[in-house]
Amino acid sequence: MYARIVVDVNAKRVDRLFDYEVPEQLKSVVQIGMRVVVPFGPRKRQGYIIELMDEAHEKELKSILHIQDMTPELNKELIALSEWMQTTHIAKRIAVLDIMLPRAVKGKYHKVYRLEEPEEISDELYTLFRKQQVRISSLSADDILKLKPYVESGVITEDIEVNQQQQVKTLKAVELCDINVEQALATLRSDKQKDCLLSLADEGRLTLKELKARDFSAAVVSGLEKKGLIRKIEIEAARDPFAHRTVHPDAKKVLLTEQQAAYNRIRQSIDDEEHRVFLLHGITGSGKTEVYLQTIADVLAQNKTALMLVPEIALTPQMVERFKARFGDEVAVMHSGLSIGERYDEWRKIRSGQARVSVGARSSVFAPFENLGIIIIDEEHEASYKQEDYPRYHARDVAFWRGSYHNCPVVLGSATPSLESYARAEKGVYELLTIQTRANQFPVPTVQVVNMRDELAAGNRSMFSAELTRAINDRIQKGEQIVLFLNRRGHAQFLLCRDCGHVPNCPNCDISLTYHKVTDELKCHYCGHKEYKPLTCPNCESEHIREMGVGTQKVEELIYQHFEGARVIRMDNDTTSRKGAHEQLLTKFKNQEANILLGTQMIAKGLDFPNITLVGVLNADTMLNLPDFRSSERTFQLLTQVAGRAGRADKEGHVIIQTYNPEHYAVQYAKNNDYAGFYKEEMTYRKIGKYPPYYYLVNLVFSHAEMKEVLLESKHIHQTLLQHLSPSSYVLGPAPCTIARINNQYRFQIIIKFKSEPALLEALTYLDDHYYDKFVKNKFSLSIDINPQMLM
DNA sequence: AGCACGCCGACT
DNA sequence: GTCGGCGTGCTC
Repeated sequence: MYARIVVDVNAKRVDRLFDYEVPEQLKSVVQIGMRVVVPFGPRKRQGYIIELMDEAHEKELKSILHIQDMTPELNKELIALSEWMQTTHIAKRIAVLDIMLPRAVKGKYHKVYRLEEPEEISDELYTLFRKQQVRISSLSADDILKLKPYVESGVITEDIEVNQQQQVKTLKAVELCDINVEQALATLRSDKQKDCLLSLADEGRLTLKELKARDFSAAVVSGLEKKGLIRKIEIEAARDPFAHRTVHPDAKKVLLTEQQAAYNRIRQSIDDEEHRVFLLHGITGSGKTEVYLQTIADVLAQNKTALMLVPEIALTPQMVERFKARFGDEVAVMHSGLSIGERYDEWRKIRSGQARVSVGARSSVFAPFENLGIIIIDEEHEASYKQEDYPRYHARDVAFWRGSYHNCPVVLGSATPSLESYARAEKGVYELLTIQTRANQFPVPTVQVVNMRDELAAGNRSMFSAELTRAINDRIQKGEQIVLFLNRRGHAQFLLCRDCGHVPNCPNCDISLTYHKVTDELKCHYCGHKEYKPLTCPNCESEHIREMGVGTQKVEELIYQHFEGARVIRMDNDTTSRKGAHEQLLTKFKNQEANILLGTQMIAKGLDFPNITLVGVLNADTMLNLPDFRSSERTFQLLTQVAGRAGRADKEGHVIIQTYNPEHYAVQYAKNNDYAGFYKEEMTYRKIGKYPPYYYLVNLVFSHAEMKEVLLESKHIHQTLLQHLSPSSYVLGPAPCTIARINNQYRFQIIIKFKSEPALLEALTYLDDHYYDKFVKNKFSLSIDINPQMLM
């Protein structure tokens, strides 16, 4: 018996299967998908069992040393999926397997088995658990076989070995000693101490943080402690990120006509066990989520499982709560905020069948479900479904593959579908389901476009038009809430000399440096270069060197200057990077602790607060002017989405969009909430420009420290592509990239445009293989992006 | 990717 | 002589 194994070495040269003998004692335990340790050349390496062969191998083989898992981490489906991704994404097999699995099962983490109920097992097995837990590498195959049933029944639990100090977080708290509260109160003279004691008597124990929040200072606490009435303790922080909230069960809602029609079609596909793709086009507030929830409920009733994808930023606690409320413990949640251990917990819940629904961001498309009944991708147009670094996969493509494997429907939902998806729906490749009525019956907000050129002409040089200023003041006065949107974080974009026009650039990259006020530094976001802000222009020594382009930080200052009574919560990458910060800020806003929410992209989704009556887009042009063929589409989507934040409750919503391009079609169609109109017009431009969905794209980027070298080599590759591809495809370039140099590497790109190109994968694979050695030797790098999200 | 092997130069 | 530079080639 031998095994075919992918070895965990991230190199093109060993990106293939290696055969190893399965030693006699492991024959009964090895399974496809298990991780094993094998001798590889002069050293030992981890590997994945891809196939098991019963017959003997023609050659003498090395043997597997030991196994790493008691149950396989990968199932047959994921193995087949990784093979498909390897060929279609020009990626190494091991790199694909790596992104599919949670980090806990990679490299430096060891699995351990802990004995939970010692009385349940025999003395012989008991001796294995020296320190209550045991690493799998120290177990013989025989032991593993004997222990396995106990793992399945829960007498022994599987976990990953972690540094205890790091993993178990403790909070400092206090609790009452065993005392008679009334007697104690009588001895106290300070009212603060009495109040504090009463609070503790009510709630049992409180953390120091909570006490501080209730205005009990450390002096009060230590006073009580000295009197021996309370004592300090340490409590373990919750591992379940949602453990502290009480979830109220959520009953299913009655569907309106259009929702019902959409539901019926999807339900049919579930019942037929037929892989179909649906595009659910429903305006904001049309109740798409309720359709998802009810189809998922049906899938569960048929004893199948459901996979739900949402963009990371939409994965808010409110969203998760809604799923938990409907499906309870059957829901696994996967997002970037989880620790390695938490993520592994969720993954195992799915693998063991304990959770039959998952809600998660991009990478959760690999959730190890058996028997999938439906896959849903909400906000399917979101760019975050495409992984922007290697291996560059799109969750939508993976979802289609899995849907076809499981014979189940894939539902793409959006208020503003991507042009690619809508075009496919029009062609009949996907089935289009439309919801045009708002389920909540809220009125559609009024949208007003303000021409900032007119403002400038009228002498208003500020960030706020007269109209927006009036509206903000009005809402502040009425005690209503405002959301302001700005697509740029930080303080200022760059420095500009008013006298000579000089802009300080990064010495290593062809990009202007960004100004950070906190440190008073200029930074490069691409290579990390930092320098102090110059006092005079480095070029002409003029003192008129100014900050240009305003970020959220700066706007926050401006708001306080301009508006009396403004209380701002700022949400951007800088204020939400801490775990849980996102949620905290939203809760604060919900509790009316502020009247203005100022933020970037991330506030465009999932906010659903009744008191928001005004939404302002400070500058709609920042994304409109990006040099990318999708910039109009992005602008339209974002404006539509931002506008949807207003007017959700009984109060009328108002949206003000400030722009220097008021006549731009993306702005106009967004204003009129006219998806069909936008689609039609944008499609004509895509057709003329030979862009998706009329053509497919591949973006090849080359880089090297010498410009000559890149140019020469990329010309060579251009020739190779012309030879391999059919004459109907276009091979454009090589041309310098938008950012022509990053970290002192010159960058050139070649763009392939094609409608149908049978030789594409073959040609790209050839490039990847054939040029590989040359690239390694010459320090050349080549990146291949199939169906890129951006061409920059 | 690593790691060994091997073939040349400059040292105690 | 032999220590160590890194070009070349292999990993079941």
